[in-house]
Amino acid sequence: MNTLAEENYLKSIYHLSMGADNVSTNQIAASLNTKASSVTDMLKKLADKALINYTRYQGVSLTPSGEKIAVNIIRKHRLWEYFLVEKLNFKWDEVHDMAEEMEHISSAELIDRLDEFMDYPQHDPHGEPIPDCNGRFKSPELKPVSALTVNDQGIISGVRDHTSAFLQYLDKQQLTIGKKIAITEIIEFDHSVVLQIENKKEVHISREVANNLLIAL
Amino acid sequence: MNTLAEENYLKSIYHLSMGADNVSTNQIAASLNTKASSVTDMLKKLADKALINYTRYQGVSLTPSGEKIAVNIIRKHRLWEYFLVEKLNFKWDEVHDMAEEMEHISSAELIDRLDEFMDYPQHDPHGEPIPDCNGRFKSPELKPVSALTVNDQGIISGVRDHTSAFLQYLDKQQLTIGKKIAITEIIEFDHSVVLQIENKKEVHISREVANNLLIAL
DNA sequence: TAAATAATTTAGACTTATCTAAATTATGAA
DNA sequence: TTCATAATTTAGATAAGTCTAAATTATTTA
Ligand SMILES: [Mn+2]
Ligand SMILES: [Mn+2]
Ligand SMILES: [Mn+2]
Ligand SMILES: [Mn+2]
Repeated sequence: MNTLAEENYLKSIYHLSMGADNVSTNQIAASLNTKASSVTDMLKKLADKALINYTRYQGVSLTPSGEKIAVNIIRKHRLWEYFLVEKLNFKWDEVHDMAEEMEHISSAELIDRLDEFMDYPQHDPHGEPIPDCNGRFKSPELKPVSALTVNDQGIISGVRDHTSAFLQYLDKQQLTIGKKIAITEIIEFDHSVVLQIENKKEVHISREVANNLLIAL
Repeated sequence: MNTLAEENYLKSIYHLSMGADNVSTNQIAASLNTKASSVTDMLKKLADKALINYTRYQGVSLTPSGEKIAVNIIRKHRLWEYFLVEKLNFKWDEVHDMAEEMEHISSAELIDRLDEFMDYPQHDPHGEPIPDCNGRFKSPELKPVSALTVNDQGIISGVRDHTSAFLQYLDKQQLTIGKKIAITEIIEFDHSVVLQIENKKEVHISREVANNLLIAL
C-alpha cells in the first residue's frame, strides 16, 4: 500500500493534469501547501515506484498505475462526501475536509459496500462524477454560465470553486445542483449575468460567480 | 490534536488498565506489536502532554484527559463497527480492522451524526458498550459461561476473544449476541459445557470457549 | 541478602516527510 | 544570443516514530 502522503500527491497530480498534460513541481507545491523542495523529494519516490513519469526539470505525469490509485482515492472521496450529505445530512459546503480524511480508509470491500448501500450514486454533492469500482466514469460536458448567451438554458450541474463561502452563497441564491436555469440578460459592462431559476426567481450574479457555476445544456 | 500513534497508545493503555491499575511497558509493547524501547519513547511524549502518569520503571496510568481521548477513540471504533455490520452488512468477525482505521477520523460532529443516524446504539457487534457523546457508558455485569453452574440461564452478551476464528465458530454454533442460553451439563473431566440455545439446539463447548463467551444473567 | 534474571530505559541509527538556504537549470526579454 | 529571473533540484537539518544493542534498575530465587 501507499502512504497517506503518497496518496495525496497522486491525487493532486491527477487533478492538476486535467488542465495541461505535464504538471510542474510548483503547481504541486501550491496545491498541497508545501514547498517545492519537498515535492521534488516525493517525486523521486513516486518515480521509483513507477507511479509517475518524471525527468528532472520536465514536470510529471501519472503512469497508468499511478492514475488507477488516484482515481480510487477520488472515488472514495466522492462516495464519502455523498454519504455525509445524503445520510448524515451535512451541507455540501461542510463535507470536503472530512472526506479528505476518509478517502484514505483502505478497504476496497468497504467502499464497494458503501457504494451499494447508497445505490450507486453517479455524482458527488458538488456534481463531480463518481468513478465506479473499476475506476470508470464519464465527465459530462459542462459549461460555465459565463460561456452562455441570452436565452440559453440548462441545469446546474457543477461548481469550479469548492470553498464554503462560494457554496453558501449559491445556497442562499438557490443556485443548487439540479436546478434548471435560463439566461435572461448579460450586462456587457461588467460581464455579470441575470438568470431565472426554474421559471421563478431572477438572480443577478457577478462574472466571478458565472465563471464558477457549471451548466449542462 | 493527537497523532495516530499517540491515539493508539492511549487506547491500548486504556484497555490494559481494565485489569490492573498500572500498565507496564512490556504489556503495551505486546498489545501494539512494537518494542519496549519504542514504548518508552512514546510514554515520555505522552507524559509531557499530561495524558499519562509516568515515572520511570513504575508503569503508567491515564490522566483524566488521556482517558477522555481514549474513550472517544473507543466510541468511534464501536460506532463504526456497528455501522459496518448494521448498514453495510459485514459480519461481526470482519469489521475490527476497518474500524481500527476509521476510529482515527477526527470530526466529532461526524461521529455524533453517525450516532444519531443509527439511532444511538448501546452496544457494538461484539457486545461492547458504546460511550455516548460525553464519554459515558455502563458496562453490564457479564460472566463467562465457565463461571455458571447447571440450570443457570442468561443471554449471550459479549465475547472476550475477538478473533475471526472464534467469532466464526460461534456463528456456526448459533452462539450469537442476544441468544438466550441455559446450562445443561458441566463435564468435570475437562470443564467443557453442554448448553441449550433458546430451548432448542444443544451444543457442547470446550472450556476454552466457555471462558470466552460472556453472559448477562 | 546477594546473585541471577527479568523489565525497562538509554544510546545511537534509520525511514518518512518536511523545511531553509544554496546551487543548478531553464526561460524569456532585450 | 545573452543574461536576468524564475523554476527546480540538491544539501543539510529537523521531528516523529521505530529499531537493535547496551546499560541500568527492579525483582526473584536461592
Ligand atoms: Mn471534496
Ligand atoms: Mn466533491
Ligand atoms: Mn474492534
Ligand atoms: Mn467491537
